[in-house]
Amino acid sequence: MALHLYDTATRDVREFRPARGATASMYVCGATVQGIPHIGHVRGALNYDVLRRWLLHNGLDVLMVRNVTDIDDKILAKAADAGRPWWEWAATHERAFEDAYTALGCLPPSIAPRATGHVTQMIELMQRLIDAGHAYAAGGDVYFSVTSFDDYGVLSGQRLDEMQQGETQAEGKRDPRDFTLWKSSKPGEPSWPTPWGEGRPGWHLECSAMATTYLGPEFDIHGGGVDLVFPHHENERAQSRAAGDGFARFWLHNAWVTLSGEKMSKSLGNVVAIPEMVRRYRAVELRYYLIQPHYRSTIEYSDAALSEAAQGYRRIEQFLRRVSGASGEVRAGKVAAEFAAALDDDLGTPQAFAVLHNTVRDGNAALDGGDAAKSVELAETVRAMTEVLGLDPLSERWAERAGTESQALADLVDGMLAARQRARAERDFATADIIRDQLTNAGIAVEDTPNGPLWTVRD
RNA sequence: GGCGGAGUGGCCGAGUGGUUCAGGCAAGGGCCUGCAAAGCCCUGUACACGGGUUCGAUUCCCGUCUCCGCCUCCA
Repeated sequence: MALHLYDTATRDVREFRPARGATASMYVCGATVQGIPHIGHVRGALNYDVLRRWLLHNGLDVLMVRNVTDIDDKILAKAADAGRPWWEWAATHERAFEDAYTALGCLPPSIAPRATGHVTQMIELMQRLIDAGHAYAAGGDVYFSVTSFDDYGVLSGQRLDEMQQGETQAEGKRDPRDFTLWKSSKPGEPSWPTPWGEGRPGWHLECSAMATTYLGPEFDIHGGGVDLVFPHHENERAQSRAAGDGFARFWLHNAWVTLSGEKMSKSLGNVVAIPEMVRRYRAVELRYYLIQPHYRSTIEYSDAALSEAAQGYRRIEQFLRRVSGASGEVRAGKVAAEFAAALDDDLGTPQAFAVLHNTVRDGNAALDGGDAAKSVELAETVRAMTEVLGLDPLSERWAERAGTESQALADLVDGMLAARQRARAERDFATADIIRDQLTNAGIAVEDTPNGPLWTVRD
């Protein structure tokens, strides 16, 4: 089965075929860099990272654009409150997002364009829309005329006549539901020159301009959080298609991370910030937790659920360690067919994880049964699958080989374990247990295996 | 008011018109172990509520209740 994806615009699951042969193009709505990233922000990025890895795994070249909205009302307001330049405020938080994505193992995008760097392209797009009669300038602002575009509302399933009041009323608007492409600047605000006056970008315009700049007038996938369906994506789609571009062929939307049943947002104060999470948990375990549920299902965040997920991850990690401890290096093999089928079915990560765990169980059983060859084969499959999910415990990214970081620690522990083995051989279990307790107290877990003791650093 | 999502076993979280089960975590029993740990095996008999369709529904239809999101900035 080939990859099938759910498209918000058509509300069905369709086969995905890249428009341009072996290259898939993705545009993902990144952050408005006004604050510190929380796990909700990162969840979406992780979902699209898994999709990207799956496309790569299937031999496609993937062009991925993840934008940075570095100018908007909130950035200006917050920077002003903090008494800092708006551009510094934006740059600071852009780095915080970048760090969060990296910490959780997201592959870097092909490019992360900033809105402020693409004003030229925005002006061009506005001009095309005005020329085509879909937009108009009024008092330095530029608006998109929603009634001029028949398809308006198709993406979000809204009917124009049922829509409640649109953006804030402005005098120049011909219809209250028209949305702003460009807003004139007030004195003291940052601004850029345009044929219609000094001003700054409206929110929606940048994505259309940047997506088509880098990916062309038509591209494969446009992703973002469900809250962006309306108005953001509806408006993007309207302005681009009205301008004559094909724009996104598939619209993907990831669900929320909620806390106590509510959407996570700064105004509610129920935010779980990434920098703190990464201090408290292993990033790979947080990643595991966030990508296991289906991307269109809401995750109700809880510490308990995260801890459970961490246990699940450690089971996989442990298996790979057991096999490499017994048989040496484990390479990445081929993913299981059922795993591929699961991901091909609209990125069915829950089923994919089930396959992963079943493979781990079989591999453990093979190991227990003395079938080393089979255990290695299954471990190689496990590695391949975890690699697609960005969770490979043996990858350079996530491997926690204390020995490579500290030869001194490794020598010390190995020495103690050798002493313990001698004590055990002499059936001096009291001494053996004292040594093990010492290690345990130092945060080092010891496991005896037929091939000798294995140790790992906990926490 | 309009549009959309969700209610599954102790917990997380999939899925399907029908005897065989998602998967994980936790629990109990067993095997293994000097003891542990890890691992393996076994156990739990779930699908919000009320109707209907059906030989048979958790899965389809209708209704009810509850929760959540979007319609204003938002991942």
